[in-house]
Amino acid sequence: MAKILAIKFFEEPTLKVAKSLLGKTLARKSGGKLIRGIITETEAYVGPSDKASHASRGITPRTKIMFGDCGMIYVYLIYGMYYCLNIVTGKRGYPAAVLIRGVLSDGLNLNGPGKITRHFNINKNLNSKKLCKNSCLWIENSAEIDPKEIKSAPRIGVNYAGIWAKKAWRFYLKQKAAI
DNA sequence: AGATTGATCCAT
DNA sequence: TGGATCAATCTG
Repeated sequence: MAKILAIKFFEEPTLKVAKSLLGKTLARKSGGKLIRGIITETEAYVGPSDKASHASRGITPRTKIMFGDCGMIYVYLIYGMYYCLNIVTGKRGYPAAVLIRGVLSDGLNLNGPGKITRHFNINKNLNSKKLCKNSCLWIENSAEIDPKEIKSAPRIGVNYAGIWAKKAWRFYLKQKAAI
C-alpha cells in the first residue's frame, strides 16, 4: 500500500525536496478516475531574491501562495495556454516552490509542465489547495532513487534571470527523463 | 523558426 | 488603463 507523503516532507530545504520528489508517485483523482505517474523531473525556485522565481517581485495576489505553508499546490497559467504545477516548500514566509516538470504516466513521457497538467486534469481550481486526498491531488512514497541516477542542469526558460539562470536547480532522472 | 494565448505586473 | 512580459507547446 502506497503511503502518502506527509506535509513534513515539504518542510525540508527546497533543493532537497526537489531531488527527493524524483521517483515519487503523483496521484490525481478526477472524474472518478485515478491517474498516477512517476515524477521524473523537477525544478526548484528558492527564496525572495531568486530572479527566476515569481516571488522575486514580492508578495502579489498570484505569488502569495509561495509565501504560505509548505505542501500547498501552486498552479498558474503561462503563455495564456498552459498550466504549471508547483508544490510550495519551506517555512511560511519564505517563498519557495518545486515545479513538476516531467512525469511518466500511462506509458507516456510527459516531459513538460503543460503536458502534465493536461494529462492530469489540473487547472486553477487546485491553486492554493493543500496536497492531500481531499483536494484529489497528492504524492505517494515509492521506490527510493539512487542519488547517482539524479542529474542536475540549469533551469529552463529563465535566461533573463542573470546569475540565477546559471543555477543548476533542475533535477531529473538519468534513465527516464528524455528531453 | 514562428504563431499562439491571456493573466499578471508595472509604469503612466 | 495600457503595454510589455512570460517558468510553453505545437506545427511545419
